[in-house]
Amino acid sequence: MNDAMPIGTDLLVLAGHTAAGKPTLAAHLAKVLGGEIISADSRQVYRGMDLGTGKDLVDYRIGDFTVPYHLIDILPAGQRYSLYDFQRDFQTVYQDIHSRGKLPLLCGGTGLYTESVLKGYFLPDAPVDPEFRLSLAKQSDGELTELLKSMVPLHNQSDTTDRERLLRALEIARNAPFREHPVASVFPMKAQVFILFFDAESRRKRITERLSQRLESGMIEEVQALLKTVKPEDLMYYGLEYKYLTLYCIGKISYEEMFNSLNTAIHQFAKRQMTWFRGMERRGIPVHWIPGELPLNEKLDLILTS
RNA sequence: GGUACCAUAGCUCAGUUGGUAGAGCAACGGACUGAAAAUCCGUGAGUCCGUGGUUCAAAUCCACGUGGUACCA
Repeated sequence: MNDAMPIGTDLLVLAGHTAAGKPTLAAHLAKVLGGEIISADSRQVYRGMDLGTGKDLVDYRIGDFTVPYHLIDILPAGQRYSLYDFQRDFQTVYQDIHSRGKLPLLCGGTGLYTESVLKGYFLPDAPVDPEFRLSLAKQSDGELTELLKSMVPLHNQSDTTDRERLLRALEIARNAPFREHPVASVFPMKAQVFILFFDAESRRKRITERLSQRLESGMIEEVQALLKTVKPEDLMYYGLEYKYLTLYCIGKISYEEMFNSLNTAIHQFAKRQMTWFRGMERRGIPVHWIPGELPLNEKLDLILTS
């Protein structure tokens, strides 16, 4: 491990909004520090979802050196992946990297995933339980919501928007009290957190330009190929690019509508990411902010001397 | 050139018989523990095209001007 990082740092985190240039910076950091990248991206886990997720694997190649990366391309498109899966996979990979004497570098734009690691969220194992679900079958959504409220504090509305989520939330809630700590937890670790960002105006400009580029580079063809094996509704479930490009591919919206709506949706997403990262800092996680306009070597210096 | 219609928030438009304005979208801020690229909450903003006139009072009625749209020559 490199002496530039403070003694005891066992995880380096690089977060930031979409289109901020995380992969390039992460790759150079990993090369300099002898590190390996762990992706914190809820969509790049899927194979075949590349342009749409901004999966720029070429950025992980610097000259003839390829930075090792993890939690990318681990599932076929169409499957489900969740916070729980991520946290479990992260722990496995993290320990593996450490056992080989390398520095893990968590890099990605999914704020919830990143924070679940930094805060060491306690996520008990909660398998789907058909018997338990059957026992709730006669109760209304309203009754189930009340039941859930009596078991755990509600985080927001999202657990109660539909029955499927309600049942799942109840299943999880009833497992929570029985386990004090997750088994073989790697938390808490000593992490250094860096967030790469641009001001709102250039952020939007970069997103729009990148969208045009990706459309020209075959993003539509990527979605068409995915639609051969994945149902439209399952692909749209992934949101953003996959939602709007699917709607375009199945003829529900025009090209212009697709471009404009998607562009706006990505802008809004990037804004939400920034809200999350600011909140993360407010919630007590020390953050170093890295302005995106800086040249690469200055960004590296800034991080390596922090 | 003539006739008709239109001109209100960044955009698309509402605005009853005259009482100094409002929705949706966008923008901005926030929340967030098993879908998180999801889901949800909140906020601001307008010389109501211009100038005159009628009136206690005009986005609203009248005249003229400007710009746009459609049709007729």
